[in-house]
Amino acid sequence: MTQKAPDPTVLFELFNEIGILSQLSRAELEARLPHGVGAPQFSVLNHLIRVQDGRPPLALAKAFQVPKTTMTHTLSVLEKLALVEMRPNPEDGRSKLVYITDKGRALRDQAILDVGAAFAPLAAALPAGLMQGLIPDLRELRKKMDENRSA
Amino acid sequence: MTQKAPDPTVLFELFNEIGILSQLSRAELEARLPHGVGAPQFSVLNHLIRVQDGRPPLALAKAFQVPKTTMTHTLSVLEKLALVEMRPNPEDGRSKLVYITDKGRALRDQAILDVGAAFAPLAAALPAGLMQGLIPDLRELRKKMDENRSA
DNA sequence: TCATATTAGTCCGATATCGAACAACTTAAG
DNA sequence: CTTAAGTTGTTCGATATCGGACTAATATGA
Repeated sequence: MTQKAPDPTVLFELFNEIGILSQLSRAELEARLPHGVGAPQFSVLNHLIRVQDGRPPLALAKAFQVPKTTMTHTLSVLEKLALVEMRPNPEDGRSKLVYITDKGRALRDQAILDVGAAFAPLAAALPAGLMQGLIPDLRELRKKMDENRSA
Repeated sequence: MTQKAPDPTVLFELFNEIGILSQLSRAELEARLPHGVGAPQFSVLNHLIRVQDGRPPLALAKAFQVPKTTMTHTLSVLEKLALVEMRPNPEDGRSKLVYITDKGRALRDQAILDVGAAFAPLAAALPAGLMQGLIPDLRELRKKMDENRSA
C-alpha cells in the first residue's frame, strides 16, 4: 500500500531542530567534562550507574544502539583513564564485563552537578514544563522510528 | 543570583531522546543518499537551494553553527563530486563563493523524494500533528540554548 | 603610507562513528 | 565427539567534527 508522504518541510524542519539541539547539548556537556572524556564516555558511565554494572560491551552497544566497534572504542578510552574496569566474563570466554570504578563514579557525579548548574539559567528562561512536556512525544517518535527501522 | 538547577533526570532524558533521534534520522537520510554523500553534504545542498546560493563558506558555517574547518571539509567533498562549484569572490580576494551545480540540484531533489517516501509509514503510525507540534517547542528550546551559549 | 589587527580559508592532529574482515570462543547438529 | 554455525570483541580504513596553527588578503589607525 502506498502511504501519503509526509510534508517534507515539516520533516526536515523537525529533524533539523533535533540535530542542532543534539549538537548544542553535546557541546554543553563536553565543556563540563575533564580533558579526554567526551559525551560518549559520560553516557556510558551514566548508564553503568543508572541501569547496571558488570555487563558485557555488546549489551552496552545495544542499549545505545551503536555498532559494537563504536562501543569498543568508547570503552577503551574509559579504561585507559581508569574510569571503568574490564574483567573476564566467567560464564563466557569470548566476553568481558564492564565495571565502573570509584574514579568513574566520582567523575559522573560531579558532571551531573556541573551540568545541572549550567542549565539552571536555561530552565528559568523557558516556560515551566516545556522540557518535561517534550519527552513523551519525542519518545513516541523515537520508538516508531526504531520499529520502522528494524522492519 | 543562584538559580534552582533543573531536575537532572528530566534534563538527561530529554537530551538522550534528542541524541538518539538525531542519530536515527541521520541514518535514515544517509541510507537514501549515493555513496560518498553524507548527511552534512545533503544539508548544505539543501541549504543552498532553500536559502541562498553564491555565498562564502563562512556564511554556511555560521548558518549551521559548525566551525569553519568542518565546512571546509564538507565543501571539499561536495566539490570533488561536482555537486557544488567554488568561484572566487570578486569583492574579497580572501573569500570564495559556493554555487550548487545541476548535478547537486538533481541529487537533492531525488533525496527529498526518497526520504519523504521512506517516512510515509512512520507518519501514518504517529498521531496526526505530532511532528508538526513538536517544532515550536524545540525551536524555542534551541533558541534559548543559543542565547545561553553566547552569554 | 606602513604597521598592526582582523578576517577567510586551509592544513594538521585528535577523537568519534561505523562497516568489513578477522580471531577466539561457544553452541547446535549430526 | 566433531564439524558447522553463530556470537563476542578487536582491528582497520573511511568519513565527520573540531581546536590550533598557518597563509593570504583586507581593514584600521597612527
